[in-house]
Amino acid sequence: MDLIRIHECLCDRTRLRIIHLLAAGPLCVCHFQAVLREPQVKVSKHLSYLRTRGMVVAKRRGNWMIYSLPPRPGRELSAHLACLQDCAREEPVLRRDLLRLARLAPEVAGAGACGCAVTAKA
Amino acid sequence: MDLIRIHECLCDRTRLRIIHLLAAGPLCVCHFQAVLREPQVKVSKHLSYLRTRGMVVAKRRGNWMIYSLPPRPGRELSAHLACLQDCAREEPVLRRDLLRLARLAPEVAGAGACGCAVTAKA
DNA sequence: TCACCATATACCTGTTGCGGAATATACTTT
DNA sequence: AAAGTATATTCCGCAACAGGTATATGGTGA
Repeated sequence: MDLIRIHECLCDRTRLRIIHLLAAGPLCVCHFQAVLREPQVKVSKHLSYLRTRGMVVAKRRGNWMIYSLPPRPGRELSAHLACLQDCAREEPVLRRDLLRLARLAPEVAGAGACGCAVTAKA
Repeated sequence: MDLIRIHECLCDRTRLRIIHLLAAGPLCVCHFQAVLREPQVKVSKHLSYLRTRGMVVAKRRGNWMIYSLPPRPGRELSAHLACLQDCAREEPVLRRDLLRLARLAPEVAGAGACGCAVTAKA
């Protein structure tokens, strides 16, 4: 049952935040670090966990790895992502993450470009 | 975040099947055993797991323990239960469980009454 | 009271997962 | 080639969990 794999991916706080952020668009590891305020190892390992289970895809762009949700997620995954979006409105941590993400673009623009979507906006 | 607790409860195969069955109505442990075809310890321990996390409630009726979903589940839980219902249509294991549940009532009626909803139907 | 039934808990074992420290890899720039 | 940057992996210890065996608990009926 694929459902179990989905829930395994979402049953950790860091991974839940990662997936939620990805629903807003692709992101590179350094921006996950900045928004989540978690060390690089932790972020990278959870991304690896998600990747091996097909919950995210990654592509390299220079030094950076850009992570995204699967381009064509299956029915079950889509349903759960929608459910997450629905519930996220009332989760302070997730809302705060989105705020931090929005405030990230200007900072990053000053600091020098990494390859991902946030930088592209600036 | 309560979301995590929900996903923790759903990330195990046996627990997922239990929750799915409960969406069809209250059930006692012996019927879980019959439908899931899993040993009593296993069923009982997963029910205990779910109970301590508020995913199910239990009441005693004679020798039997009747488990149900919470009478007034929170918004997040409701959303995820609905999502599960949606996905369950395409999960053979879950569909099979429902079939077994439906076929259970007659058997049980012959075997002698336990206190739960299945028996009541017979 | 005693036997009996349904269910729960304690104990043990193997596995998985999380987090951190250190190190390795991949790519870029000089 | 060498140094630097971003990311991944390895190794470790620890806690949680899943499954099983054996036993305990709570309730019923003789």
